[in-house]
Amino acid sequence: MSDSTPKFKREPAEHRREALIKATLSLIAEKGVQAATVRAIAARADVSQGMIRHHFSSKEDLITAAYEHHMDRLTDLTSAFAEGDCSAPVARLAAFVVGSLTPPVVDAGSVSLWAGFLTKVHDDAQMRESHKRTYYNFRNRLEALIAAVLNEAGQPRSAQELRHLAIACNAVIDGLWMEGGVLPSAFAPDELSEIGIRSVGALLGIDLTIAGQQT
Amino acid sequence: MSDSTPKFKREPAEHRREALIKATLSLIAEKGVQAATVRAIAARADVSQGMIRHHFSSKEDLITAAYEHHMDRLTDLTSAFAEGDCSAPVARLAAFVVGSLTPPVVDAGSVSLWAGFLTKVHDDAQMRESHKRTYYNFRNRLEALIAAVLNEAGQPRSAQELRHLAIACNAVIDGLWMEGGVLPSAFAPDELSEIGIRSVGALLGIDLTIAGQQT
DNA sequence: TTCGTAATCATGCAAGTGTATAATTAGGAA
DNA sequence: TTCCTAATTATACACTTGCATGATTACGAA
Repeated sequence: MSDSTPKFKREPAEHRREALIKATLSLIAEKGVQAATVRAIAARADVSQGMIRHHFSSKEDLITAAYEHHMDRLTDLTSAFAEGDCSAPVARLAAFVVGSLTPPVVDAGSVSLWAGFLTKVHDDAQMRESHKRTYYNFRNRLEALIAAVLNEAGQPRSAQELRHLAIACNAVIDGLWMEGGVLPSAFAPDELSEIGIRSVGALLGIDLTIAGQQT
Repeated sequence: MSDSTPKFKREPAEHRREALIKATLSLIAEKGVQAATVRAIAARADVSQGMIRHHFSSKEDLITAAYEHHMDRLTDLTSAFAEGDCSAPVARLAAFVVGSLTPPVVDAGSVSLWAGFLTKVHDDAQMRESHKRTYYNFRNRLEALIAAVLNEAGQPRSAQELRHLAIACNAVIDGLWMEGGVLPSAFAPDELSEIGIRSVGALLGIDLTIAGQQT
């Protein structure tokens, strides 16, 4: 009995982990968290159920890993947006805001994915830690951009004022991002990023509209 | 066999519905959405499981009703906060903002309940309609307050500008509310409402801090 | 008082859940 | 080639889930 077709293929652990995470994310984005069962994930990744427990210590562990992957991808997307632009602080901040408020960052699947994870943040300690990490990561990048803009404008602020500004700007961006993802029909195209640019500018007392429009 | 102690009491349908909704909300607030099982809800409401299917067409129906109850309560709370105060537009807007960013509106359970529902907005039409309703309800109240403040200050705006300001202010408040509920430890007491007052003021170009501090 | 009926309860069921376990098997090392 | 090991699969188990069913029982109407 010469085996013509191998019944399965051995893959590097990293490939398998990645495939399982991708399957989890697409499943949650499409049908919500409750649809991300062990069997459904395994089926979508085209492997057996056992692989989940083999590559992750539990299903919760996989979900957490998927969350981190998703959030890191979001911050990477917006950061790349800001740094690909020119080096003027104002332009970089504007690009950061616009990047956060346009597709593919603003996306129905992304938001529902994020919301699904948010429910677990409440009672899962590991998840809460992960959320805290990504939140501070995003906010700190924003705070650095804000500090650069204000310094260049000759309006340096105290550490506490910077902190407050970063929290506020982060809040506007988050709020706009969320509603844009949940109720896309409620806003005209580019309306969100326009409001975002104008709002962050108003919060800082600096006009960002010129820098924002050139994109 | 004269029955000395009745084994149960007949209640008006409205009482039972309310009790089940309250039980559902408290359960979700404490232990998250996944803990709101038929059995757990019934136990907390001190009735048998059957009551849920008897008073609601399904468990999902109960959850939806609980969501609407919760969101209506939140908007009622903030509105009452604003209207209980004096009639000066600036003070009313400030009170509205502060009310949205302090307990009991800012609350871990509130946010996780809201997030749990957000996931359903994606594919459930009835839920999307419900979300749209509460979102516009809140934003329109905010827009009316903003218009009053700007008119009084002698700075009336166009309808589109008012719309944009309302969207932006709503976004800051939402963003702050959300993070305050999810990561309470990340903010000092009253820090959120302070940032909120200052931010909304900056967005409108009007100082609200005096009106906000008197509360 | 009697009685009907709708509210309430106790129990059971089928489907689905995450996890544990042992049998397979691919693929490199000897 | 042969063999060992770890990746992979297949299967089963204990438990939970929402829902259905039929038996009770409170309580107003007659």
